[in-house]
Amino acid sequence: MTDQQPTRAQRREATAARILEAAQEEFGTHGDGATIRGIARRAGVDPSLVLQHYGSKQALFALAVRADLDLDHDDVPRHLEEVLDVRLRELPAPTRALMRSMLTSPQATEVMRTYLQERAATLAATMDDEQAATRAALVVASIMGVTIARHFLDLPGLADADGSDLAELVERWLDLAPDRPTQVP
Amino acid sequence: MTDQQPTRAQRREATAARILEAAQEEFGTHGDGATIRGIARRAGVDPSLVLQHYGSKQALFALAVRADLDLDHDDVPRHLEEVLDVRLRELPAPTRALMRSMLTSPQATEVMRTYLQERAATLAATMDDEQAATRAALVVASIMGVTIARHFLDLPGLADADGSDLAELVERWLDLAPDRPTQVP
DNA sequence: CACGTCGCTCAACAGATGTAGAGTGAAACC
DNA sequence: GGTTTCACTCTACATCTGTTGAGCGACGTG
Repeated sequence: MTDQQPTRAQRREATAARILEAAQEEFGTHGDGATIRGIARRAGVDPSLVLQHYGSKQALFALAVRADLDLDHDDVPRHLEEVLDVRLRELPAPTRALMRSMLTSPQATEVMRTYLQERAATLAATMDDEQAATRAALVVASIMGVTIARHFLDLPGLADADGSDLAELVERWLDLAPDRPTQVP
Repeated sequence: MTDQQPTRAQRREATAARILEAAQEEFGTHGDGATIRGIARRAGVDPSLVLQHYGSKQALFALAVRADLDLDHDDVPRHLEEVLDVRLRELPAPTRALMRSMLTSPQATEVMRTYLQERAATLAATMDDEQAATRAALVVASIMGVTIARHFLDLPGLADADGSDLAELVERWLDLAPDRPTQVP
């Protein structure tokens, strides 16, 4: 409705977006082992066009992987909601791309570490424990583990669990740790 | 001392073992993207010999990845000890190979799921909760998450934490869940 | 309507990869 | 000691990869 006849630049931008989406999907499925040709095929485009738009596979990968982490969230419950994906049963493509590659691509590893680090830091700020940093890291690492088990391993008991039930359980469970008094001499 | 002069078959078996170790190391570093040539180089051997011994990359990968999971362990604390690696700072090579590849290789995914499933089942058997299955899955998934964060992401707060401190903290933390009364209407 | 711009495809290359088969030299055996 | 076995290496091949540069044809402009 804004433009009945899309201009040339608009078309170009549109295919660029289509390529990026295809890349996120492919990286989310095959990790960093995804191929330019596979991405091009999915986008319905010639492989060389992919590079004309994004320069190199590396650059495209970096873009696909950093895409949706810049949003800032502050509280754990919201993080839980996102990552445990209460309503949807599938993670957003960029997140899938990042997590799928985080063990095989140093680039993705770095992005993931930074992300978790930030999350842990904001979480630790809400604790006054001496071991706050470690405990916060424990929490975010656990959430990551549950996400992996649920969305990538299809672990029975998580994959088939109802999203809201799961979120409630996890939240209740994670809430416990901070309040528990140390029971060690 | 058993044999001062190793026989031909013994030598062959020895190089086979050396190749397998090299494979675990390579798969543990590069995931399923590791190459036959890389494995051969690490073993100090011709690439084609690798295939003469193990048939195909697939077969070798399967072997490298299944290697040390057949050991049966029964209790969570021992599992924790293993996986959080109290004394050592590095996971055993086969475990590294499995975890590194579990997000990019369907084969490794399957092995990991089965493994976690078994662990969760034996853990769930010790609970009498209605949500036992889900809670047990939650626990094993969390342990996996912590292991990944510690050994693959080098997440600060976990990677630099002392092993025994960490194990104690995790154990105490995980112990809480089962005993906690439901605080939801 | 003619022309130039440019989004896109075609064709090609150099390198790496898994894998197969021939060849080689030393160990095992008679 | 001569011959055979066999653990191992060499060479080769087909395929797939990322990446490049030339070319084409439709769109926008005069």
